[in-house]
Amino acid sequence: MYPTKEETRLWVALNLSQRKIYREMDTALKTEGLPPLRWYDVLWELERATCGGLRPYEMGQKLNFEQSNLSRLLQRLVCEGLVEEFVYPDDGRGKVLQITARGREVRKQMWKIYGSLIHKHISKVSDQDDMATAVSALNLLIG
Amino acid sequence: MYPTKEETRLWVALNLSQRKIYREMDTALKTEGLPPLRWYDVLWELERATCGGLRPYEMGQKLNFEQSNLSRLLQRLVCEGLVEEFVYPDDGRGKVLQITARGREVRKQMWKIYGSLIHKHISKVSDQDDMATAVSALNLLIG
DNA sequence: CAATAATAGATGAAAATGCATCTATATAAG
DNA sequence: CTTATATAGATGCATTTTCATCTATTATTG
Repeated sequence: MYPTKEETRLWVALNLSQRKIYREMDTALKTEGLPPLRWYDVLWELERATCGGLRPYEMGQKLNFEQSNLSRLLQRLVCEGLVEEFVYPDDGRGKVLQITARGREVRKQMWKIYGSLIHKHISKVSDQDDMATAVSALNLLIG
Repeated sequence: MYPTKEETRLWVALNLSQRKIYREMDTALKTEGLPPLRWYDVLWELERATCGGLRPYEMGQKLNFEQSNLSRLLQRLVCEGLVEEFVYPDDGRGKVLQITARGREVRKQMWKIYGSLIHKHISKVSDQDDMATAVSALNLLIG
């Protein structure tokens, strides 16, 4: 029923480290006049998506987005010309998203900051075995 | 400059796992008519704090809170009678926070849900050595 | 086929968050 | 001592997030 001390320690560390790093990243992006970090995930998913693009609900599942939140975020992305929406012929309720050339460009700009901050923080875990262990431990939690 | 693949994998897993679990916890608390998870951290810090209580800015540092955000969160906690504010004699700018009896009670209620969800998720990392490794890896990131 | 339930997505209203700025007190420097 | 600077905390305003609900379409079931 209740967690062990060590389980709690892992959760607390997970929570604090994520929040701390995320906040710093988000602030850095804003300082550089770039969009918030949340946008990156969307752009990156779309850039990776195979030809056909992605449906909003798929994106939501992948990224753990609140539906209404994602809906409005997409409006902003479309508004900025970073993403385009297309009708999805096979399902009249839905639509398909694709990243634009400008979207790719912005994502690349963001990566300069984002990527370097990932390295700055995560490289503190210098032992490669520990890194691999941590990765697989955390991946168990996502499942 | 840029992160290695493995560094990126760790950050992505950290991010996704935290978000997913946190959201589920927060939703569960609301469903039970309890306050949001963010309140828990504040109450717990105050409950652990030695006799004198805690200053808001100390809390902010510990929990990585935006100052204005914490300020308003404290207003809500005081308003609900979970936290009390006292003048801090040694510094006319500041104040000291203390948890109330009701605050302790609410924290305990929240722990029933929160604790069981920590266990539910984190126990997926069943290997104790991996757990310990993950904890110390993540703690490197907080420092 | 008709009726019911489920799903994709949008939206109004309320709450939370972040940013910039403001006040008041404390500390440092001339 | 006086002025400049830093810190604790509050607050107005804009943006973001959530919650509940709504519409439209698809899937299911009798």
